[in-house]
Amino acid sequence: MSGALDDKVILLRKDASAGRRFQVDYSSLLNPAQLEAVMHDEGPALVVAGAGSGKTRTLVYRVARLIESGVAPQAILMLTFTRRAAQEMLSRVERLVGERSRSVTGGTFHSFANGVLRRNGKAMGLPGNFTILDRGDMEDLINLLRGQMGLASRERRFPNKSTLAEVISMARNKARSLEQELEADFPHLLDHSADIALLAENYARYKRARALLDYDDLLHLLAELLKDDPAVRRRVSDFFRYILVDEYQDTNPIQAELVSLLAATHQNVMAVGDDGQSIYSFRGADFRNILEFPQRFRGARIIKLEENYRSLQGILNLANEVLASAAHKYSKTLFTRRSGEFRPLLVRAQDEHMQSRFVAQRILELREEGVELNEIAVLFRSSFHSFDLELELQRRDIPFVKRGGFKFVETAHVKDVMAHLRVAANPADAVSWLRALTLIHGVGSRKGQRLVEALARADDPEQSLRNKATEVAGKHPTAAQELVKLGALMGSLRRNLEPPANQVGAVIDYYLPLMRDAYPDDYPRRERDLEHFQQIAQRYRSLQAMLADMALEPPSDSIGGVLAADSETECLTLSTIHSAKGLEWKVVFLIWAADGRFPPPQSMHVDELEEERRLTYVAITRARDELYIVYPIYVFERSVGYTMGQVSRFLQDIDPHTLACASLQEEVED
DNA sequence: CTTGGATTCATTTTT
DNA sequence: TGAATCCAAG
Repeated sequence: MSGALDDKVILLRKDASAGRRFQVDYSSLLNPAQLEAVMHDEGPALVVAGAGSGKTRTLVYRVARLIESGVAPQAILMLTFTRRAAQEMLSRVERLVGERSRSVTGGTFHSFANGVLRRNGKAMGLPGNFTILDRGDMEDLINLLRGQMGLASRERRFPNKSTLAEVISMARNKARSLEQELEADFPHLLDHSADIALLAENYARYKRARALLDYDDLLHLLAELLKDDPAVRRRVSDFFRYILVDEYQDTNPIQAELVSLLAATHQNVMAVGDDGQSIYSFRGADFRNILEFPQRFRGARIIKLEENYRSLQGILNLANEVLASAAHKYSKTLFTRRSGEFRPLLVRAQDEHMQSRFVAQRILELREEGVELNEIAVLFRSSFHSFDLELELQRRDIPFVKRGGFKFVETAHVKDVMAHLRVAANPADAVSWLRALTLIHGVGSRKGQRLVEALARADDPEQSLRNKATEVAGKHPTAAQELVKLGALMGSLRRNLEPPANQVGAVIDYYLPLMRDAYPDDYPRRERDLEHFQQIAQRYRSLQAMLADMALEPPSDSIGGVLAADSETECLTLSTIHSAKGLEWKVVFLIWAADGRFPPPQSMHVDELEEERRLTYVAITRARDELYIVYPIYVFERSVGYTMGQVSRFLQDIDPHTLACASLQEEVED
């Protein structure tokens, strides 16, 4: 300001103009490793990013940088774990470079596959109105076929639908034959292998005939399309010149193959991941994908992000120690420059209820200290672990949302409504027809199945239903009436002029009386869910898009809690560790850190234990400032009664300098 | 054939 | 505790 008379020399930097090439000053906003990733141009790259190391930030800046460098936004494809993650990234990119970024394509592998197949599936005989089967639908269909094939009533018990779905799906996700899959993971079912193979064949044929795709089909058919049709492959690959894959450690072999196919013409793949956070092997994910990335993509550049911007060192020390004994290859040690002291606290409670009371009490204290509820989360291994806590929170009027676990689209009444909508969108969808029909009193599985056969062939479902109604009118007048009503509903839905919310409304009007009949005890609660469903429907302009989303990206709120998920009310978060992936909070509680709950009894084998260890690591690294780990000593087991519980094996021998211990005591009145 | 009651069963994580 | 399966009555 002053000193105008000083004869001061101002240095002109050599690179001034080069530095101004970008609006965003990347070099001052990023650390060297992040900058390297952001400035990486062509060719494959693997970013190994520890928890909280600014992974998302790096991806966001790289997308911004590409756009600023003149890459067309629509040439960028971001494959992330959830569509929410993709959207969050895009909105952050938008803040940097403006709305150009909106035409970036992003989503899960499944939703991306859905889009490509809807547009390009015709060539391989796949109609554009195919229906996506979620796991429940898959099981229903398998069960139907299992019954038809006479496998259900055998002397030797044939595996149930969920086991069968598991075997069939796993084999496909891991790109193995059924036989190999059975040998590897289900040796006790090998006796049934011929029948299972037959069932799997029937299942595949049935789906093909009715334009039904399960989750695995989405990926497989896309891979098939890209492999078998060089023209499509070239077109798609040329179109998406830059591919970014988030959470690469959680991809399965098919997804890794898809990435290769998509990058066929240019090899411009940046994969980001953390082998220490691979927690989805039960879904076929294989963390060897990330270890083998350099072999799959020759000449891949490897960049490691080790500096942590999230957690206090005390929390990182515990995370490092938990992971230290894991067998993983890209070893890294998290460190931070954040100042502040905190030592994670291990709290021993007498029983589950004391655990809940401690958590609730500490949360209230935190609120007194000025910590918002939004900044606090309670994590647990399995969804049901929070039941007791939920009651305690309700009692104390602490609002919360629960993520993970049983979702509201999985409830019977929502599925019922969806079945009607799906039939309207794809009349060949026999699974949904059957569901809708058997809701009618007087129509069971037999009549239903016969009707379904007729309906799948008929051009005019309304007419067929009316015919059937006159047929049964003598014996079942009420059933006949219902069939006519259902026909009328279908007629109006298929004329398809209404926005989805109205169509949902029409189905609900038809369905409510049936539901009241079926659930006399708790139909009011279910009615509220359906209202919520109708609200969700208002976000969509096409029924097709809504139905695809319900299978691929269902609304994340679980049932039971407050349904106002998007409302502004401040809320505590309860979440499974899996659903907490990629998120962070100021204060984190981990409950049920007891051996036998975490890790659960069915995950006591070596490989699974490794994954449970990584899961512990993920849980710990969600916390920024404070971390409380709680476990009860007396655990009630249905079969044995109360037993003595021990702290989770992953936390057993931790140095007390890293993890402080405390136990709870009742206040004594004097 | 359908339905509803009785009995048995096994209880993780999710696109 | 709730869901899946079995069984017998209508």
